[in-house]
Amino acid sequence: MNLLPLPPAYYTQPTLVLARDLLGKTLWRRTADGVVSGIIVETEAYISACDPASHNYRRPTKRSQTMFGPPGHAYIYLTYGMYHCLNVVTEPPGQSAAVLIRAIAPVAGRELMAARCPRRAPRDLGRGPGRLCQALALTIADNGLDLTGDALWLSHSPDMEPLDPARVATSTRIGISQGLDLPWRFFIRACRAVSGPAKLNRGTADG
DNA sequence: CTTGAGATGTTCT
DNA sequence: GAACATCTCAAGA
Repeated sequence: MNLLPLPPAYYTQPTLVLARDLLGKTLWRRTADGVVSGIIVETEAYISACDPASHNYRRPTKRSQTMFGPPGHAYIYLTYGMYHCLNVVTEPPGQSAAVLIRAIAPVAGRELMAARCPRRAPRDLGRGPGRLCQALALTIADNGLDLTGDALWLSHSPDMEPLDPARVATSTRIGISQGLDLPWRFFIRACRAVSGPAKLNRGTADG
């Protein structure tokens, strides 16, 4: 099995290319409690230079400095005062862009994830950016983690059949009030682990 | 399946 | 003060 972290060069791909390519990859998380993993089924791209919904669009903020850093690191922030969101930083240092990981289909360590989310249905453990971070025990304390390290990393998914490009769909993004026209959400069609309203999840068939 | 209200703390106007 | 890359719960179709 090839469970080693994807190399730094992987994260130098353009943000929109990476947002799509991350679908079907496996996300791993190691803490003192053990290792958990899941297959990425839903992402969103945020590119500050041209995207009014992106952090750092108006001006750089302290919260989102990590987005200016090197690609292949985690940008994690607190949202709505209660939940966390995990992003993969993209683009060369000095540029601000990232891919929000919105949902995973849990694979390894499902018991540990369930223990972290007491009243949650097993089906919903990785469904949504806030729930995903809770299942993976990610907080702002983990902001900036190197995704080629051994606490949080990505790998190929050798036990999964190659993702059929026809199963990749796009839509507008969720939970924003600006940049509503940009089709920068990517997800796997007909996947129960994908978040968002069913209506949006029909998506656009563009491979 | 859907809708709507409330929780909660940092960032922005 | 208002907005915010969210979620839970309750109630209705």
